[in-house]
Amino acid sequence: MKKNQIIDILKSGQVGAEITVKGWVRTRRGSKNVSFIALNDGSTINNLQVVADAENFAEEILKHINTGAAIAATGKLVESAGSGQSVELQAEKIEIIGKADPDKYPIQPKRHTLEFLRDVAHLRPRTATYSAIFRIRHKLIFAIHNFFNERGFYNIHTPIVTSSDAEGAGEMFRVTTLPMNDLPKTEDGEIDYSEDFFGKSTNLTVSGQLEGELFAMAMSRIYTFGPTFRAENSNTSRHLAEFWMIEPEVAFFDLNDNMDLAEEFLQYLIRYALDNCIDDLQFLSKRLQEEEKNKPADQRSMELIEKLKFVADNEFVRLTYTEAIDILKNSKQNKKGKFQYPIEGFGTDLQSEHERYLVEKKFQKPVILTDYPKEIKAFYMRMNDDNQTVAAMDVLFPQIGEIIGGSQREERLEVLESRMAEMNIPADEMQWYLDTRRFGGCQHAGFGLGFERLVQFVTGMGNIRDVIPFPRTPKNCEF
RNA sequence: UCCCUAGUAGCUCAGUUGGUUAGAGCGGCGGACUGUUAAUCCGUAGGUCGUAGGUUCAAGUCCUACCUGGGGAGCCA
Repeated sequence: MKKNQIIDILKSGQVGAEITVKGWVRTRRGSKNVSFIALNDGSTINNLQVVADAENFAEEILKHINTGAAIAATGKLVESAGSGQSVELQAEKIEIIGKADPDKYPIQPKRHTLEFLRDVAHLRPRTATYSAIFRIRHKLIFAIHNFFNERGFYNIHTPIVTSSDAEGAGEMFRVTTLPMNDLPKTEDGEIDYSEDFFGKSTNLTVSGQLEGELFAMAMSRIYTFGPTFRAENSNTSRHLAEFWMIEPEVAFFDLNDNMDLAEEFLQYLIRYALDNCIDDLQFLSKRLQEEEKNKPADQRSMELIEKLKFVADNEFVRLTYTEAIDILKNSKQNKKGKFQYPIEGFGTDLQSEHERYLVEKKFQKPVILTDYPKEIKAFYMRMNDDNQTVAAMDVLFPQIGEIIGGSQREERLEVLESRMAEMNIPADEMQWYLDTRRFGGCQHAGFGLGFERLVQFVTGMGNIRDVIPFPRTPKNCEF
C-alpha cells in the first residue's frame, strides 16, 4: 500500500520528492500572491502546509479551497520558508475533490465548544480535538488486545442478545420482533413471548461476565471486549446507554491476583498511550491548559501528561472498605460536617464525595477498595470468612470515579445458592451458571473496565460523550 | 429521576429597575496586502430573542408549562 498519508510524509521528510496528497482543508490564509492551505487527512494531528502561488492557479480553483473541502494537491516537498513547520508542499496542481460551501459548513476555523460539536457529531471527527481522541481510542483498543494476548488470555465474544436477565447490573433494553401495537397475550393476560423471535424474552447484554465465567472455567484466562447496554436513565458525564466494556475472567485467581492484574493492566494501557500517542496527548494537554486558564489556581488539575506518567509509575493504594470508613469517619471533612452524607459507620454505601475525598485529597492517586459489605454488592461475589463482607474490588480514579469493578467469584455451590435465594435471583433460570460450580468448580476472579472511562482519563476529556464516536444517552440516539 | 443553571446572528456572548429601530467579537462574503501560522487592515450581509400560554398600555427582560443543553446527585463501568 502506498505511504502517501500526511503522517508518512511528515515523518519521511523527503525534501525534493514529487508527491500527491489528499485531505481536507482546515484553513486557508494568505495574500494576493500566495495562499497557505493547512491540509489534514486525519492520519496525524499535524497538518501539511500546502503553498499555492496565485499566478499558478485559476481563481475558480482557489475560491473553492475553503475550510472542510476535500482536495488533492500535487507538487514538490520543500523546506518551509515559514517558521511553523519544517517542510511544506509547493503545489503545482490542486484538484477540488469535494466542495464545502463556506456559508453552510458548520465547522469554522475557530474554537468551538464541545457542546456545539456534539450537535454536529457527524462532522466533529474533522476537528483536531476529536481526531486526536479517536486516534488515542484506537491505540488503546489495540493495546488491550496486545496486553491480554501477551499474557495468554483468549478473547471470547459473549452474546450481545441474551435471554439471561438475572445479572442485576441494571435496566435492560428489550429485544423483540413482536408487533408493538398488537402484542400476543397468554390466557392470563401476560405477553406471550413464546411467539417472539427467540421464543422467549430477550434483551441486550448488560455484562458478559456470567458467560465469560463459563469460558474461564475451561480456558483459564479469557477476556471479553464488546458493546454493553444499560437502559438506566442516567444523565451524567460518565454514563452511556451503549458503551464498551472489557471483562477479563481468570480461573485459579483470588482477589489479590485480580488486583494485581487490574493495576498492571491500567498502567500498561496508560504507558502505551504515552509511548504511542504523544503528539495527540500534547495537543489535548495544551487545549486543557488553555481551558483551565480561567479557573482559579487551586482548582486547576495536574497537567495531562504528568498525570498519566504519575499513574503509570506509582502503585495504587489498596484499602478495605472497613479501613476506608475509618479514614473517612476520622477525617476533618467528616468532623466538620463538610460531607453532605456524613459517615455513620460500617454498612453505609460510599457516596462519590467520599470516593473523591480518598482519591483526590487523602491519597492523591488511584485507590482500590476491597471487601465491601455483602448487602451493597452483587450475588456472585465471594463471601469472606467474616460472613459480612464479600471479596469485591473497585478501582477508583481521580475525576472519573469507579473505572473498574470486580471481585473474586463465589465458587462454593451451597453458599452461592443461598446468596441467590437471599437476593431473589431465580436459580432455576441460572442452572447453566451453577453448573460451573457443580462440575470442576474452582477459585476464580475477574473485573469489568469501562472502556470509555479509560479513554476519558487518558485524554483528559470531562464528558464521556466526547470519547465515543456516536454517544447514546437518554433521549439521544442520532445517526 | 431529583437539585441547580442556561437557551438572543453560523459560533461565543452582551443586552440596566419591563420602554421606541436588538448589539459586539469571531466566522462568512467583497476588497487591500510580497510568506501566512487563531494572519492583519477596510467594508458588508446576517435575528420568529428555545416552544406554547399568561401578566402588562408595553415583554429578549416578569410568571407558568414543556423541550433542549450544561453542572451536580442517584444508578454504575
